[in-house]
Amino acid sequence: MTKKLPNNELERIANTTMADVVEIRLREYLKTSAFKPGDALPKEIELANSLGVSRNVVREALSRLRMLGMVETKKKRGMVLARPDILGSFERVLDPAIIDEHTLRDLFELRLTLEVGLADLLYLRKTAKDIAELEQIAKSQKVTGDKQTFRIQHEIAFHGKLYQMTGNDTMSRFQSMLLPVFGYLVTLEKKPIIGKVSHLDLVKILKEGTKEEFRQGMLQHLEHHFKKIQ
Amino acid sequence: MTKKLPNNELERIANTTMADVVEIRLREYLKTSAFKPGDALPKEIELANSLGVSRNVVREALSRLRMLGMVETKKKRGMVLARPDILGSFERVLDPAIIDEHTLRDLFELRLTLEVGLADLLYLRKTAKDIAELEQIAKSQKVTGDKQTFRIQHEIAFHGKLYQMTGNDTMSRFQSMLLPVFGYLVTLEKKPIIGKVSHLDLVKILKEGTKEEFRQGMLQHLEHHFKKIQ
DNA sequence: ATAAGTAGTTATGTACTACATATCAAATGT
DNA sequence: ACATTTGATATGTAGTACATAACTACTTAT
Repeated sequence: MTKKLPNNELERIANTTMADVVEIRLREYLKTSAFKPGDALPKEIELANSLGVSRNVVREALSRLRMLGMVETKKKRGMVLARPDILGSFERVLDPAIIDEHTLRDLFELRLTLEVGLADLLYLRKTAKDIAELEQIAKSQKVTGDKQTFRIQHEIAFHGKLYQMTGNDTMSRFQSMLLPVFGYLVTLEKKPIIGKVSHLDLVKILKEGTKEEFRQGMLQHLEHHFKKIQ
Repeated sequence: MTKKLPNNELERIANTTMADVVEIRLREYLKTSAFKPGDALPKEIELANSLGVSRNVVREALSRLRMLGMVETKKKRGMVLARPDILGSFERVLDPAIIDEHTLRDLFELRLTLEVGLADLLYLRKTAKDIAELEQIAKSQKVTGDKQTFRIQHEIAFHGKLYQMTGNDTMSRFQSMLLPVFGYLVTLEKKPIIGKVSHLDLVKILKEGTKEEFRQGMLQHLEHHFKKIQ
C-alpha cells in the first residue's frame, strides 16, 4: 500500500518542531505588538492555549528567548519584555574549534578591516591619559621579551586598549570576543613576525601625527597579515 | 515546623534556574570533550540522569543549543554536534525597536569604521564585472530621483554591493543584518544629506584611482555622519 | 489607626508519565 | 541476494502534579 507521500518536496525543511514555530510566532508577536521593555506578557498557560500546544512546548520556546535576553521571568510576576544583549548570543557560539576555516578567515579579515578603520574614532576620542596607558603597554613588550604566550598576551593588551580608546563599548566587546579566534590562528604561526611599524611607533604617531599617518602606520603594522589573505 | 534553610548563602542574587545551569554544563561539556561536528552525543535521558535533573530541564537547555545551531537532533539518531551559524544568533536579537540608544550609536560607528577600512579588501578582490554592476546601481539613483524610500533602497543597494565585492560572506551578511538598524536611524533624518563625494565618484575612483584615494573618498562621502557622532 | 505578621493566591520552575513519530536494524520471505 | 516487514529506540508532544517565590489581603497586637 503506497502512501500518498505527504510532502514530496525532496523531504525538505520539515525538521521544524512545534517549539521552532512557537519561537518564531512569539518573536513576531513581540515585534509587532509594540511592547516596550518592562511590559508584562501573557502567562505560559494562556500562550499554550492560545497557540494550541502544550505548556511544555511554550516553555522550550520561552527558554530560548530567555537565553537571548528578550524576556525575563519571575515567579509570580510573570514575563516581561527585556532588552537583549546583542553580543551575548554571539559570544556563546564563538568557539574557534567548531567554526569552519572559511568563516575563521572571514572573521580575521573583519578584524583587519576594523583596525584600519579605527583611526577616525581614535582621533575623535583619544585622551592624553589613554595614550599614556597605551604607551606603557607598548613598552612592556621590551621587558617580557620573546616567549610566545607573552607575545600573544601583549598583542591582545595593545590592540584591546586601542579599541577601548574609541569609547565604543560594543566594538570593544566585539573585538575581545574575537580574541580566542585570533589566538587560535596565531598559534598556528611558527615564529613571530615583526612588522615594519611597531606598537611604539603607533603610539608615537598617536601623540604627534595625523589620522592619515596613523592609518598608514597601522596598515604597515598589519602588512604581513594582509599578505596572507591574498 | 521550621525547615532547615537549605541554602543560607544570602539566597543568591542570581535567578539561575536548572535549565541555565544545564545549558552551561552542556556547553562546557561540548567544548572540553573535543567533539567534532557530526559526533553523536548522549541521549536526553542519560544526560538527565547524569545531571540529576528531569528530562524536561535537559530539553529546555538543549532547545537553546539547538536554536544556536550547536547541536542537531533527529528522531532516532540522537543528537550530533553541529556547526553553529555564528551570525544567526546575532540576527535574532537585532531589532532596532528594543536596542537602546547607546548601542544603536555604537553599531552605527561600527559600520562607519568598517566602511572606511573596506578599501584594502576591495582593491584586493574587485573585478571589472563587479565594478560594472556597482556603476549600474550608482547610476540608477539619478533615474529614481527624490523619494525617501527610494533613496534608502539605493543606499542599501550600493553599500551592500561594496561589501559583497570584498568576497567576505560573513562581513557582507553582518552588514545586511545591520541594515534595519540604520534604516531606522536614517528615517529620523528630516531631509537627505548629500555628501561631497557621490556614489558615482566612488565608482570612478575604484576604476581609476588608488586605495588611498578611495579611502579618502569614502571618508568624505560619509562626512556628515562622522560629524554627527562627535 | 498604624504596623507587623500571617495566610491565601498565583505564575513560574521542576518532575514524572504516557504516547506519537520517525528512523535504524534485524528478521523474514521471495 | 534483494525487498518487505517488524521491532526497538530516541526524540517530540501532551498532560498532570507539586514546589517555590512573590504578590494580596486579612488579621492581630500595640
